[in-house]
Amino acid sequence: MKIRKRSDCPVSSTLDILGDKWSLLIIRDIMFQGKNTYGDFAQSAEKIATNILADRLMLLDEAGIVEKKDHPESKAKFYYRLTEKGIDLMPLLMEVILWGDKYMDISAEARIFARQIRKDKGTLLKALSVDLRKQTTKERARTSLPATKAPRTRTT
Amino acid sequence: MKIRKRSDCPVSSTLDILGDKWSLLIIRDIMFQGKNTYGDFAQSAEKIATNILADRLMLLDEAGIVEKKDHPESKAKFYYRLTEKGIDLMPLLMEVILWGDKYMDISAEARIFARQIRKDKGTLLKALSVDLRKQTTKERARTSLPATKAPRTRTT
DNA sequence: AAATGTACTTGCAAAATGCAAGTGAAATTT
DNA sequence: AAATTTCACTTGCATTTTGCAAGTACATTT
Repeated sequence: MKIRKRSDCPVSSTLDILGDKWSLLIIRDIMFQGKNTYGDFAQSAEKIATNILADRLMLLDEAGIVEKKDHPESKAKFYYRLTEKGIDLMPLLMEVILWGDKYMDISAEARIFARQIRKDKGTLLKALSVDLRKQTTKERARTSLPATKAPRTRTT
Repeated sequence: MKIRKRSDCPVSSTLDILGDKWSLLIIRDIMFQGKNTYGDFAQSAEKIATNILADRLMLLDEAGIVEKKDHPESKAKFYYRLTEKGIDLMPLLMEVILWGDKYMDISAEARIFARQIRKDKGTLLKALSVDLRKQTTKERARTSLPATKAPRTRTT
């Protein structure tokens, strides 16, 4: 599985990696949905085929956008997280959400999240970025957001 | 050629239309390169296959992102331009360029353009948008930009 | 120890992409 | 005005990617 670079244009080069229907959805899941495992991604509404999911996770890992770690709570799972390179895709994803909010038929939840982005993109960006950089699951009691599912935090 | 909506998520819905390796390159060509015809697009560095080009132009037209008009100077050509919906993709494209600039190996020209975006995104956005809204070729003596090729303007 | 959960892998059909050549109308050259 | 070239596609076919269903292997739960 090799990626060929079509030109030295930044748009083209970025699309060489992210220009498909699935990669950005995995990134969205980690970035905004608090998802971190293969099973989490497989369960998303878009129903990605498992072979494609495995392939994209490998490609995103190779591209240095996600990294695969041992799961902190179970040896049966792996824990996928965004690298700094991955976290840096947040402004791009936010613009995708804003455009989608303006022109596509989307859920009420998503509209609320889009409104938050529109209201104060910088603050939201910073808050979410900080959160994504936290290493452990326990730490990640994340910023409360309408469209974001917080991973359950053990209070016991 | 039908597009199926995978979910009511704005990221997913946007990718249903733009999630491939070519669509955003056509938009880039119109938006930043002053290109407007099938022949222009076919000549870009990435060398899109002509059947894919025809297909994508059709899809982008159907999606209301580009519109196909008679060429103002030749009956042999058609003139493709961005609609407001297409022009609204500029912030997204700019973020793609910024991320590509940070992480990909790109041309010096492109780096200069990225620096302009980083320096004053809002102003650049406004200037380019105004320019893209101009109807005729003659009007479009566009804002001088390093990474942008201005269409030749008849001074005769 | 058997059943279930988790992360994949495999095989194959269907769809998308890529390449080369062809078509027809308009513009240009001779 | 006939021939050539330009332009915007279209067509046929090989290759690649995607999508679906089933299977595998290891870990955890019962």
